[in-house]
Amino acid sequence: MNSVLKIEKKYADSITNLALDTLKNNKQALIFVNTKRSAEKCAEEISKKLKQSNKELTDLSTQSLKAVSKPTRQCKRLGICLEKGIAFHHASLHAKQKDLIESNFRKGTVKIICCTPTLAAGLDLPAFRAIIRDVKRYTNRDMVNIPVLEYLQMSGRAGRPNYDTYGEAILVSSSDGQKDELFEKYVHGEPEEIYSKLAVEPVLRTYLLSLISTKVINTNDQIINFFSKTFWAFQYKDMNQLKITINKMLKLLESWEFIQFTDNKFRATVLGKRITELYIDPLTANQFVINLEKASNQIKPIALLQLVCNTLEMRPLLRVKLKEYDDFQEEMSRYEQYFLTDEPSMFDPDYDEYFNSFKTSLMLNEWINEKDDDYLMNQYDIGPGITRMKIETANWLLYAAYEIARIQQKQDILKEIIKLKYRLRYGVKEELLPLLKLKQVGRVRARKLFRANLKKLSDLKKAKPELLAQIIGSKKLALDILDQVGVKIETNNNKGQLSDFSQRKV
DNA sequence: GGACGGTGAAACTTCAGGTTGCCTC
DNA sequence: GAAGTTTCACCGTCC
Repeated sequence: MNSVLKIEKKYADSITNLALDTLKNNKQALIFVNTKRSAEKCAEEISKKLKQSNKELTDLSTQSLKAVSKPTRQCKRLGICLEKGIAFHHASLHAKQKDLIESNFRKGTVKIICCTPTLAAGLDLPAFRAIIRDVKRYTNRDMVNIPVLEYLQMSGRAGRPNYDTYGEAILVSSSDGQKDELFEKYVHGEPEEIYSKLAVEPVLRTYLLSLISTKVINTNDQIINFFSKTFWAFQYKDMNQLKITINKMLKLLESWEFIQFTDNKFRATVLGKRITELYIDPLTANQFVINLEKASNQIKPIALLQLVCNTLEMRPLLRVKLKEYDDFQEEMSRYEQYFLTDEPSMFDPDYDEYFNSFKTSLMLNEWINEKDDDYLMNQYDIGPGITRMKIETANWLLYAAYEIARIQQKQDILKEIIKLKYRLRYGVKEELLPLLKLKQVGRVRARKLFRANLKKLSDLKKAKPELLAQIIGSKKLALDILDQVGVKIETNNNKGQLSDFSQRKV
C-alpha cells in the first residue's frame, strides 16, 4: 500500500497517538519495546489517557492481582492498566498473568499489549497492528540494532487471518534522518544468515558426550566423520579447526572422567552416561563432582543453592547493582564459610558472575524461607515470572547434583538435597514439609495450619472440622483435607453452616 | 528563621529472552 | 543510547 496513514496527534508521544488511533478504529495492537520497564511505562501512559472501564475489565484486573498471594507493585500496575483494556507483557510476569493477558487479547477484551520480544515469536498472537517502537537493544555494554530477522518476527504479528484482510506493521523512527535508515535496513533489508551454534564449547561438549554415551560414534574417525556432515562443518568448511576443537573437548571430557579411551574407542563412564541423560553441561557436572566431594551432612541449603547458581545453566543471574554492592558484600562474608565452590579473587574477571551467583542463591534462600513475591520484588527487583523460572532451573540442577552425589556414593548429603528440592519447589521452611503431602495445600495454607498448631498429618486427624474450615478459609477444602488424612465427614446439607459438620469414625 | 514541599534540571543507573532439562522427602 | 530514577539546588509558603 502506498497510501499515507493519518493519525491524530493529540499527545506529544507518537506511540500513545498510534494506540489511541487503533482503539478508535476498534482494532488491536501489539507494541514492541526494548525493556520491561518501558513496556510497563508505555502501557501505563496509554491507559492514563483512557476513561472507560467495564465490569469485564474490572474482573480481569482483579483476577490478575490474584496470580500471587501478595500482589507486587508490578501486579498492581498491571491491574490498573487492565482496567482500561491495556496490558504489558514480559518475562517477569507470573505465568497466570501472561495466560490471562494472552487469552483476553484473543477474546478482544484486552486491546493493546505493550511487550518486550516475548510475544514476537513462538506465540500465535496476531493483532491488526504491530507497532515496533525500539530497534535498538542493549547487549553487553552496547546498544545494537536488532537483527532483521527479529524485526520480521515482530512485524509478522500484524494481520489476523480470521478477522482482518490485512494488517499494519509500523516501525517508529525518532527522527526523519532515521526514517530512511530504518526503511533501508529493515523494510527493504534481507534477513541475516543463520549460523550453526555447534561450535560453541558448551554445546559441542554436551553433544560429544551424548553421542559417545549413546554409542552413535565411538572411534576418532567416526567422530570426525559425523561432525564433518553437520551444518557447522558445511558452513565453516575448515575441518582442521574443527578437529582441533573436537580434540580439545574430548581431552576435557576424558580428564573429567566422563569418557575413557580404550581399544581405540571412546566409551562413556557410568557418570558420563548419567550426565548425558540429565542433559546438563559437562562443565557444570564436573563442578558438581568436585564440589560435592567436599560436602558433608552438615551442608547448608545456601551452599547447595550457590553451587547450582554458579553454573551456565542458571544464567542470566540476578545482577548485583551498584547500590547493592556493599550490602551484598557484607552478606556474602556472612555465608561464604559454608560455600563448597572456590571464590575467585576480587580482581578475577569471573568475580562478578560469582557475586551474582551469590545474589541469586540468596534470593532462592529467601524463597525457601517463605518470603513472598512482593518481598522478593522489593529486595531483589525480581518479578514472579523470573522467580519461578529460576526455581525450576535450580530444581533441575539440584536433581542433577543428587544423581551425581548418588553415583559418588555421598549418601550423607542425598537427604539434604532432596529436602532442599522439596523446599524449593514449594518455597517453604523445613517444618512445613509434612503438610505439603496434602493436595490443595501449598506454602500459604501449610503455614496457616502450622500456625494453628496443626503441624503434622496426625494433628489434622484430630482437628475439629469447624476449626479447620476457619483456619483454611473454606469448608469444602477442610472436608477435602480431612478426607485426605482418612477422616470421613458427612454434612447435613451442602449449603449448611459449619455447625452442620458431623464426624463419623472411620 | 527554619521546616517543609514543590519543581525542574542534572547526574546517575540500568537495560530481552524459557529453546531444553528431572519426576525424587 | 536513551528512558527512567534519584539527587540536589532553588524557590515559595507557612508557622
